[in-house]
Amino acid sequence: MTLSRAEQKEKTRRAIIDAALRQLSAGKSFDALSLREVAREADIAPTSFYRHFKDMEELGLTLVDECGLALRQIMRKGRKRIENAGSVIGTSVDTFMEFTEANPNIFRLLFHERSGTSHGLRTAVAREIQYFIVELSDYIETVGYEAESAYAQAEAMVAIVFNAGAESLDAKPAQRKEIARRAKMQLRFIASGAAQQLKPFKGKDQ
Amino acid sequence: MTLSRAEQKEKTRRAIIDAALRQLSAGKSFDALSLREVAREADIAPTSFYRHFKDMEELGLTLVDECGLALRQIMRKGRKRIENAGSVIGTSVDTFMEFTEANPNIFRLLFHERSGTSHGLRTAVAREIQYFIVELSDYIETVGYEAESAYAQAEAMVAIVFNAGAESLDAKPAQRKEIARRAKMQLRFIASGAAQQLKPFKGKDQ
DNA sequence: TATTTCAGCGTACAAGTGTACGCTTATTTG
DNA sequence: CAAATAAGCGTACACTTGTACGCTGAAATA
Repeated sequence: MTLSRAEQKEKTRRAIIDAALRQLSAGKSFDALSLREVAREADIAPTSFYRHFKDMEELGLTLVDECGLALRQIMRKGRKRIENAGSVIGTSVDTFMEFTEANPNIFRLLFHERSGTSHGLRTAVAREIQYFIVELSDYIETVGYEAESAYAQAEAMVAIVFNAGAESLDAKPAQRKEIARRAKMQLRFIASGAAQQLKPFKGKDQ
Repeated sequence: MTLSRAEQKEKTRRAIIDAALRQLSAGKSFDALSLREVAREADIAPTSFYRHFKDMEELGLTLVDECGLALRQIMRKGRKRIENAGSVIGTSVDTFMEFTEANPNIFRLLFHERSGTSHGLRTAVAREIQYFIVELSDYIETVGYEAESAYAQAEAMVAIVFNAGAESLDAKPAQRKEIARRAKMQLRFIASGAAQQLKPFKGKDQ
C-alpha cells in the first residue's frame, strides 16, 4: 500500500501535531516546546517542520483549534445525556470535568495560553471560549431572558466551570468530586439569582 | 554613605526582583525569562544570581509572594472605600480592575502561573488566591450564611473577578468598563441566588 | 517517457542557555 | 591589625536553539 504524496504529507502533519500534544501531556507548557524537540518527537528533521508550519505559533494555533473543537464535541455529546436524563447544570459540569480529567493537557493548553505571551494564541483561545458562551447564552435567551442578562449569566457560568477545571488539575479524585459539587452549587446560585432579577419585584441590591 | 554588606546584598536582591518584574512587564511570561537575561537587566554577572536565589523557580516564588501581597494590600485599601461610600460589590470590582489595569504584569503573572509548568509556582499562586477566598468567605459567614455556602459564594466571586481581569488584559478602555459592569452584574447574581437559597420561605408564591 | 514538483534530509552557523570553578576585593570578625 | 567571610566577576564548557541553503529521490504531470 503506497501513499499518495498528499496523504503522506498529511500523515507527517499529524505526526507533528501528535508529537506536540504528547509533549504537552508530558507536563510542558506550549511555549516551552521547541521546534527541534517537536521535530525530534515526530521523527522528522528539524527543517522539515517548515514544510508544514511557518512557525511554532502556527502550530499552536492549529492545536488550539483542534483542542477547542474536541472540547465542543464532547460538550455536545453531553447535551444528549441531558435530554435523556438529568439536569442541565449537573450534566454539563460532569461532562466538562470528565473531559478535563481525561485530557488534562488539552484543557491546560487552552487555559494557559489564554494568558500567554502570543497575541495570536490568546485571541484563538478567547474565540474558543466565546463559542461556549454564545452557545450557552443563546440557550438561556430561549428560556426567556433578555440578551444582556443571558450573556452575563453564560459568561459567569463558563468562568466558573473553567475555574473548576483549573482547580481540579492538581486535585486528587476525592477533591475533584468536591470541586464539581461546588461548581454545580455556584451555577445554581447564578441561575436562581438571575431568575430573581428577572422578576424585579423580588430583586434587591445588597 | 557606605552600605553595610547586608544592605548591599539586599539592594542587589531587589535589583534582581525588579529586573524580573520589568521583563514581565515587557510582555514576557515568567518561564520565558532566562537567568542570564534577568542578570543582565539587573546589571550583575550571571553567576552572581546564585548568591541570591538557588533557581529561577525560587525567584518565581518570591515574585508570586510579593505580587500576591501587593494585590491583597490594594484590596484592603479598597475595603476602606466601602466603609465610606458605596456597595461592597461595586467597589471591590472597581478596585480590582484598577489594579489589573495599573499592574497588568503582576496580575498576569498570578493568572498565568496558576496553570503553569512549575508545581511550586502553581501551589504558591493557589495559596494567594485562597487568601482572597477565605477572607471573603469569612465576611460572608458573618452576614449569616453557613460555611459551605459562604465558601462556594466566595470562590465563585473570586473566579468571576479574576476572569474579568483576564478578559480586560487585551481590552480597550471602553470594553474594560463594560467588563467591569458585567462582572458586577454577575456577582449580584451570585449574591442574590445564594440569598434565595438561604431563605427558602420567600420563594413561596412561585 | 521526459520534466517538473516538492517533502524530507544533512550540514552549518550564529546566538543563546545554565552553571562549575576560582579569583578579587571590601567588609566583618576576632 | 590579621584572618575570615562572602558578594560579585570572568572564563570556560557543553548544550540547545532557530533557520538558511542546497541536495535527493520519488511522486505528479505533461
